[in-house]
Amino acid sequence: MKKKERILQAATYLFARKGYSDTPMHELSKMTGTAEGTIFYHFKNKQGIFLAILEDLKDTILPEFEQYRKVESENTGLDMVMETISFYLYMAKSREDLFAILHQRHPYELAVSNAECRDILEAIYNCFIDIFESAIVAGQADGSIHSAIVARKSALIVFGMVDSMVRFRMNNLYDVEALYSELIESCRRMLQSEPC
Amino acid sequence: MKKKERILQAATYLFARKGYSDTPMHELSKMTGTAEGTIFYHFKNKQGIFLAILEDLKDTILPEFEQYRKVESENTGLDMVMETISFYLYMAKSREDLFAILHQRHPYELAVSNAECRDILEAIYNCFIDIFESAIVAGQADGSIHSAIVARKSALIVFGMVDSMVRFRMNNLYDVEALYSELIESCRRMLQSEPC
DNA sequence: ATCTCGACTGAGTACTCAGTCAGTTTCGGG
DNA sequence: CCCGAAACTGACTGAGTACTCAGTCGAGAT
Repeated sequence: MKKKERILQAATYLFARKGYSDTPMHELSKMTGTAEGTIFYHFKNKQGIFLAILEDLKDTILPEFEQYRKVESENTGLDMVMETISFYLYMAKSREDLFAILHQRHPYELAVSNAECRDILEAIYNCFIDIFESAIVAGQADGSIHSAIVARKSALIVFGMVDSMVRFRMNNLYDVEALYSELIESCRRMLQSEPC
Repeated sequence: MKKKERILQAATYLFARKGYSDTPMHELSKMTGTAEGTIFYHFKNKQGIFLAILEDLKDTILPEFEQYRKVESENTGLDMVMETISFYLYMAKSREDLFAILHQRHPYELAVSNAECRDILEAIYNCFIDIFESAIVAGQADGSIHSAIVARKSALIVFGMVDSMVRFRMNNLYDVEALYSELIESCRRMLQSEPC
């Protein structure tokens, strides 16, 4: 089962950098040192490789997020949101390829016709949003976060805010590191309960 | 000059929906009712069409944003930011195809090697960010926006926040309309000056 | 020693693609 | 009406594409 893993790893690398359609199979075989036939011995077709990557993505990233979630923080809900932002940005950097794939059109297009793909994407996004949401709910309970906001919706907005930083970095648009502290402070002002 | 325009329009439609690599020329010719040769009579190659779309995008969207900017608002800077968010979301909806192209990997990849592409993207993003920035600066001057924030950085964050809503809609992830009022309020809390 | 079987190979297949080109049509000015 | 140029055509090319398949290989079971 060595070559199968190598193929999956190389495919993740290439799909992330060049996109699905712009990655020919022969490049995949060249990179892994396997014959093209071997790839089709392990996977039904090119799309099968992509689905395997998504499954792998779900099976490696989600447990890490769940693990993170279990580490009970003694901080306020507000601070938990900030920590989650840091953790998300950290993960997006260390698992660069996987997040790059999530920022391409291909998975979402595939999701329209492929239920498995749709389910995986849903699981991934739910995991992301749920963590932010539960931190916000905790914050509303402990008084650190404004009570008037709708937790789920604000979770989506915070997630979008952070994820757009990932997009900025991916497309070489802006220096995200330089924005980090402003991002954290913006988010804090956005969520914190009225100071008066 | 009728067919050239038709080709450009169809290419914008197809590139936005299927992506650059997944749009074959014969589909472009079928859609416009022109021979494939005609396309290459008007454009040097496929990439030439893409660059023409980007130029067109710059020449149609930026003037609309500049026009919007000139309409002097009598509101506070903070309200101007909110209006700009609405305007951006409105534009992203009415010019769906053009914004879809900006949310694909292709232009950014091309920008690495093609200076013209790089310049166009820079002009577009600068325009977006500048509008937010000047509204924030105005808000800091009139006291409606917190004085401690860095206008440019916050402009980037607000832009990222709004643009991520566009991404949500494009990828069928979440219902952006339902998030609108929460987005506006979040942004207001994020920017407004201390109530005390 | 022989058989079995899963992993692997790479030349081959049928097809698609961007781009070309020799030729035809359209059109405006003389 | 004619002429030249511009616009347009679609059959064609050759490079590439995903995928196939007949067959090799080596390790373990009989």
